[in-house]
Amino acid sequence: MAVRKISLLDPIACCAPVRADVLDEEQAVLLAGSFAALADPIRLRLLSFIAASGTDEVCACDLLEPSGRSQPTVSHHMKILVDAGLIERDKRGLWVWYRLVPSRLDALRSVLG
Amino acid sequence: MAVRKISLLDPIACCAPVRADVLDEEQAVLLAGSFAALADPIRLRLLSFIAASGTDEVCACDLLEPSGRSQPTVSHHMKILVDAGLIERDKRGLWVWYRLVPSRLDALRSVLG
DNA sequence: CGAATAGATTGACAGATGTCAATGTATGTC
DNA sequence: GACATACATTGACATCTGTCAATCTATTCG
Repeated sequence: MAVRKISLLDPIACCAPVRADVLDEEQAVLLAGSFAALADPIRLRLLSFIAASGTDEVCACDLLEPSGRSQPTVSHHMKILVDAGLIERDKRGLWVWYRLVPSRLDALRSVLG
Repeated sequence: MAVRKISLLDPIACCAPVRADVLDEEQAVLLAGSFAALADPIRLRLLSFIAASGTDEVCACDLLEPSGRSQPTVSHHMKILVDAGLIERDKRGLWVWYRLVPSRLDALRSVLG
């Protein structure tokens, strides 16, 4: 019997809806990590800023002012969102561009179903 | 223009989907609080244990063993879930019974849409 | 090359969080 | 009333998290 491969890059695809089955310890840890990425007001606002921008990508340089935090702090939060798989990072030249990963939000959403 | 009333007892109903509009600070704080309740493996497992129990209510006394934590720790986590509105608490006699609040999970889910 | 710029990393610190032993409180039983 | 039981609260502790100033790294442009 093949052991289900669970990648840190794919933390959500592992889990059936929370309401259907009792989560095992490993699933719970992965899911909790994903929700933790959403458990900060700054990160939620960064996320929704990108989502609502109307453009596919947003430059890191445009995230400082609306977030009201220092450059290192924003960088820190963006890293957490990227590590959680909710956002993709693309460096081109001096600039860094961020893009939503809609499938991840969908996946998390379905876990809540 | 009427100011939108946002109750701490109703932390989720406030917010349009994260992807549609930029969250304002207050909405972001409320939402982050709700996700924080889900950002712990023990709490996720407690939640899914109740959801998957097949019964409407689960006695607090039945949560100790599957969670593997001490009684005060479980009590602490359940309080966080209740405060977040995800679970309802009902004390009858010596026992405490917990019930899911499905509409809350649905609401959080829709915020992710 | 050297200077300038965008962003990441480091280090330090305060405050939040998870944990349990000990204790408190409410309810039921004798 | 005295005792037992189920759960909550308190206090203490270690760990995690958000924050920023200072610094580092990578890239571009003269």
